[in-house]
Amino acid sequence: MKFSNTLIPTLRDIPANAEIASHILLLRGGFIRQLGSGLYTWLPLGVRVLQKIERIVREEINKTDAHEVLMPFVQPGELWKESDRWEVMGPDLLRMQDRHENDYCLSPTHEEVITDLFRKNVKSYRQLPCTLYQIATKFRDEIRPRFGVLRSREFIMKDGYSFHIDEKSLHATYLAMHDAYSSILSRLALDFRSVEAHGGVIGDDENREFHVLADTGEDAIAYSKVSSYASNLEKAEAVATGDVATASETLTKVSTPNIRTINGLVECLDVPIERTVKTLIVQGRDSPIGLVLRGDHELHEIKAARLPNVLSPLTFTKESEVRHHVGCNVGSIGPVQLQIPYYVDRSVAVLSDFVCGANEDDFHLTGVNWNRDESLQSAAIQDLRKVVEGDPAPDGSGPLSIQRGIEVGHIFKLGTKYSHTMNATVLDERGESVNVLMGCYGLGVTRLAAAVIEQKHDEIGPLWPLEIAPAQVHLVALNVPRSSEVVNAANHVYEQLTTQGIEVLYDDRNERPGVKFADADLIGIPYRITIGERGLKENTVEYQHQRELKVDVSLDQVVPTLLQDLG
RNA sequence: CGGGACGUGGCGCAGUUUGGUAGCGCACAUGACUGGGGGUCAUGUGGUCGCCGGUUCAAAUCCGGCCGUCCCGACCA
Repeated sequence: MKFSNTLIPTLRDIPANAEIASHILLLRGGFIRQLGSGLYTWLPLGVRVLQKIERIVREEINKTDAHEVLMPFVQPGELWKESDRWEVMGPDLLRMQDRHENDYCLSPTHEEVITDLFRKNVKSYRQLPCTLYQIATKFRDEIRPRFGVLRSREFIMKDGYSFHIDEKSLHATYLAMHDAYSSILSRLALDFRSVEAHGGVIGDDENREFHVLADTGEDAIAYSKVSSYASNLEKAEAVATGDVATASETLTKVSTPNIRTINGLVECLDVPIERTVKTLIVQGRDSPIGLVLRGDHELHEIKAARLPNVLSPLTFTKESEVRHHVGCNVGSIGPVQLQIPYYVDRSVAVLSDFVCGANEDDFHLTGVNWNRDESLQSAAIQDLRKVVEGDPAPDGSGPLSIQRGIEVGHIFKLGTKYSHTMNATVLDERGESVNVLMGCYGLGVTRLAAAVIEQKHDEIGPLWPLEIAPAQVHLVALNVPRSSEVVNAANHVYEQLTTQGIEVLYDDRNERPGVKFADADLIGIPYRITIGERGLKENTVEYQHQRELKVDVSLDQVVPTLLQDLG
């Protein structure tokens, strides 16, 4: 590929609309251009990166005996009504009508179409298991597209779907996909974690998200450094370790005038925040419900909203109503003799000699102990809080670390969710009609391209891993066309490389060296060969690998050297 | 959708407060010089200032409406 006849519109300035590394560098390096909100054109270099990611995806997915199909992007609304998702999906689903005023939508995912394909064409358990996938364009009318191609509305995704006669078979494919995804992300040289997560609108059975660790990720991931435990923070279980210490203090009611916050309480009574307890009041089905947490912990609203009798979505009770039910202001509530039902976080349940509100304005209790001062039912002990850095991992492997991650993949066991609503059945070995079990497996291709840059870049440009770089080597000819020696040498190297099947971007433009170097940095191809008059006097060229290697190599040795390094 | 910001040649921006005939840098074209990290000089091309309406002798600037884009939140590959 010659630079002079392709389109690589690099940018000197940082585009005004771009904030994060991947967005800035994809724009500046001439990989993408924005068309509209959440809509991007992939330019020649960008397409090469995508194609290479797709090639890796195909290789690894094909190994699982999955087979590639290609389904329509525009889909009949009828199918979506059948699965009930015409309503459930909400405005994310871009709907439209054709000239006959029939409903259609742009596909955000393909469960309906694949299930329809399956039910019309597969009738016997003997044809199972069966896994089909595609690499195709999706459209989700995101509430807020952002970060360039990391959260765009139109994007390319690998989506796979498997069909099974029993759970054992489904589980085998689910594990195979887990392995395949791990292989793909490893080949992309990414630091990633497979994490526990919520299923969202697709299905809430067993599922696993794949996250590329990066500070710009939209999710927080809690993981163990020594085991494979990892969980999306929105799901991560908070556990409490240790037994309850024996009570050593006596229950005392102390005056705490005007103290309404935990920080104020800590200061006023000079107690460690870990020994303080706060009580939040939320709306319940029959009456308000108290949620008792340690002072330094944060309520996990999703967990709380799922508790029996708690209203979802979680709603805090108004202060005036709190006084009506509890008899004091929100800064003095505590579990001891609380007049409404309450739940206690696991970390609070193991506390002894703690401090909490006295359910009376301007008073708190110190030296509080469960069962001596207030009975604690085991059913009331629940996981209510967000995990924090250093919490014990639920698998007992040690402290948790928390990092942000970019969700690039998600695998689910769907069970019969779609086969039931859409009546996808096969005959089993007894001749009875049964709903098939399904799994689905998504992997964001365009998002991966951005995620790679988020993890692999420095101040001056992307550092593409060799397997997905837009080319393997960037050949820079300096001072063309003035120096015929340089032109001849560069042309010769270009031909040699091309003959060897090496992918090369050949900068044959009549540009100043500085321009060529700057562009090469912005493009980020891992190997670079620079040919200039200065080196040619000694019959050498410059050979470079990313930022860590830069040596002079003799002209006739440079191609063999590169071939050797490429393996 | 709630909160915030922005919209002026291809890109990045100034000008808007205080209305008066649209400017800078880069890019682009031509020429000269230069030639290993976005070089210099000269000449030149390119904008109905997001759109519609209003106020005014006069609107990029003031007023109203609309559209678009970005950032923070709820949602997701």
